[in-house]
Amino acid sequence: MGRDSRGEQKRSITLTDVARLAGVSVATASKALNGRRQVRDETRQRVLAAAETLSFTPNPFAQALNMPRSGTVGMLTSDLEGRFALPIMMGAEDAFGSGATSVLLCDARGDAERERKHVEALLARRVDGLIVVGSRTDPRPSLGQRLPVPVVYAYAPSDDDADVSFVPDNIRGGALAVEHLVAGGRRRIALLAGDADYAAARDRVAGVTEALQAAGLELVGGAASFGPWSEAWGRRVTAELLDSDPEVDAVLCGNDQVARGALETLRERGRRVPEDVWVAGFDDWEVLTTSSRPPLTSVDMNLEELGRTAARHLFHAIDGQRHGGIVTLPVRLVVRESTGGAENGAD
Amino acid sequence: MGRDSRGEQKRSITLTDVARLAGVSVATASKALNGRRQVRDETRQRVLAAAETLSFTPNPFAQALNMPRSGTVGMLTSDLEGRFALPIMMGAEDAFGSGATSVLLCDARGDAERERKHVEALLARRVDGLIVVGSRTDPRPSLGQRLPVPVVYAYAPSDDDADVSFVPDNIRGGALAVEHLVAGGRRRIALLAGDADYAAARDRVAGVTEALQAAGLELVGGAASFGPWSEAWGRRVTAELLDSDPEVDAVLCGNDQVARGALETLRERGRRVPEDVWVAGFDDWEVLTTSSRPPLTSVDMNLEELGRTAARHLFHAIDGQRHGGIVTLPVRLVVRESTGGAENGAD
DNA sequence: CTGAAAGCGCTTACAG
DNA sequence: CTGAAAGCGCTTACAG
Repeated sequence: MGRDSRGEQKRSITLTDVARLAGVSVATASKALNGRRQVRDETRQRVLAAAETLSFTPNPFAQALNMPRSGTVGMLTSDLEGRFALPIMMGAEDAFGSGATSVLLCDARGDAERERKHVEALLARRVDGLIVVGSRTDPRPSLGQRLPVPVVYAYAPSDDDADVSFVPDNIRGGALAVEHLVAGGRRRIALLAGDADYAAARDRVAGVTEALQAAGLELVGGAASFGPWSEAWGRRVTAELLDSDPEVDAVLCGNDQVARGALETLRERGRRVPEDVWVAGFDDWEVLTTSSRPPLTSVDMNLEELGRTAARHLFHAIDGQRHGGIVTLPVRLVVRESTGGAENGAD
Repeated sequence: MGRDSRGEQKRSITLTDVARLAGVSVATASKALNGRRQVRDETRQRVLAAAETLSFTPNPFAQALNMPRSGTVGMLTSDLEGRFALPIMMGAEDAFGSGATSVLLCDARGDAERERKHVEALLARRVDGLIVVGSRTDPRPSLGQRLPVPVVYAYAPSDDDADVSFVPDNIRGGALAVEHLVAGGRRRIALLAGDADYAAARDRVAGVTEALQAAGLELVGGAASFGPWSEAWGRRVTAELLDSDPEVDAVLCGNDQVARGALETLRERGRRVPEDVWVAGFDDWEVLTTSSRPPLTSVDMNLEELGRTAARHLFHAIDGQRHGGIVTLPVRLVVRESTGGAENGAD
């Protein structure tokens, strides 16, 4: 009964074993185990007991051969390195993880050809759906509408309206930050927006602008500054800002790295944060926000929840409901000392 | 844009379809496709062509039902948040990814019970092997020897010698750093080791101590300092160090966050880096090392390669070879300006 | 309620 | 070299 003796594989327990022990046919055993109602209760108990004592685990391949679902979804990421993909993956994994669905992980390394291959491989494995996780909020090429399974896009939206995408609400994030600054009495607000090539940067600027107008204010210098997402740029542009607009009383930065740079320069120039100037960033990257002097207020993108939402949507799409479009998900402001501290309660 | 109405494929292409088109039996088709040698070459070509035109993809479940391998491995991580797990996963995914093996991802969130459940679920899915990725180099509980598939541990080693574990060589890392400092003429070296509760911290101290002895030197202050892995601690303990040992000419830090703190305090105290004092860290976390003033020399743990190695080992273990023990993998020093810059060529 | 039988799509001895 | 047949482990009409 054994296989090749090299592997010394113990034959695993099959439904036949369970049926034999319970004294029923495999058909009945199957029904009992799957909760079909055409089984006498006493019989079902007997089968369940038998399965229990034998530690029976149904062979998923045999099951899949008879059922429409494989119980796996593919997660396609373009950059595992990127820190944005991670929390999203956590959320998605979390939403599936505990259930009967498993996540097949693929990293395309930002290479389109590699991505194509991975999609093919995932489909060959008969995944029930695909979740595509990107590293920036700019639209990415759609996988197309001809795939045999539903697809959702997380963080990086598809460029095709027919697809469903989930992205953080960067516009609202910009507005949230401004409202907080204004509520704290700030009137001369500068915006160090980051890299204009990123939709995230532009969206945040849009939200900031809106909220400022609503408050009857204008940006210091008349417009946002754009530059690399780095501490170095944050330091440099903040120095320029202090020269050109020494009266500035708040510096809002496009991400936490820029904000770290701003904090450093302000400190070196003798400006006290938050007494003289308030500073805030975006992304709420803890390693940066909690250790700065002072700790940094930041807009958190709620990425884990975004991943969870995307996964849940995929679930429903698998069950037949589909609709397209980009869904923006709420973000939240995390207030720390750089804008007066948590007791200053915003939002 | 004409719509192709033939795309209504309910039933997917099976081997039977291929066989029919090629005018052979499914048995022959199977052999041809699988490279069995008992097939006439002309026949094989015909089958391959048929498969090609039909875009045939073998059903993996049917295949798995007949073969000893499922073609999937489980990756069990205790914390997707942790930045160490990520590059390791990338490496592992990379080693498998392109091949016929897929990675099933599970995150146990550091919860033992959850981990147990995930292992069970992965085994139920008939994974061919398990790769357990931890977030610190301290030993973790073994999954035990009773699992039906091979297991390898990455970063966090198993506490059971019978298991195979891959960890970065922190001892050698400590030595590497010291050798570099000494080669640069440093004689009064301080060690801000980080959290003594971590094996990584203690191992690095051990390597540092060894290398110092070899050079006939001693640590400034006679011993390493221990504290939290934070910039704040790095700042504080560096201030103390400058008070107690103003002659210090190198500060080696247990990780990059501590090193960032050290750099800041040195700068504020008017010490020039690297002219007066050299500074180096561990982990080579780019967001921290490349944007500091000056950019920070750091020992890189080569985590992606570690993940790749672990995955490859699992491959071989699946093929039957097994042996236990903890394997330490090489790390490397990345020299930046904080120790004189790359041209100062160390290692 | 229960079970014999067909079948999911593929592979592999085993005869031709 | 090729194919008929058995079988992998399970599910589901379909008869009892």
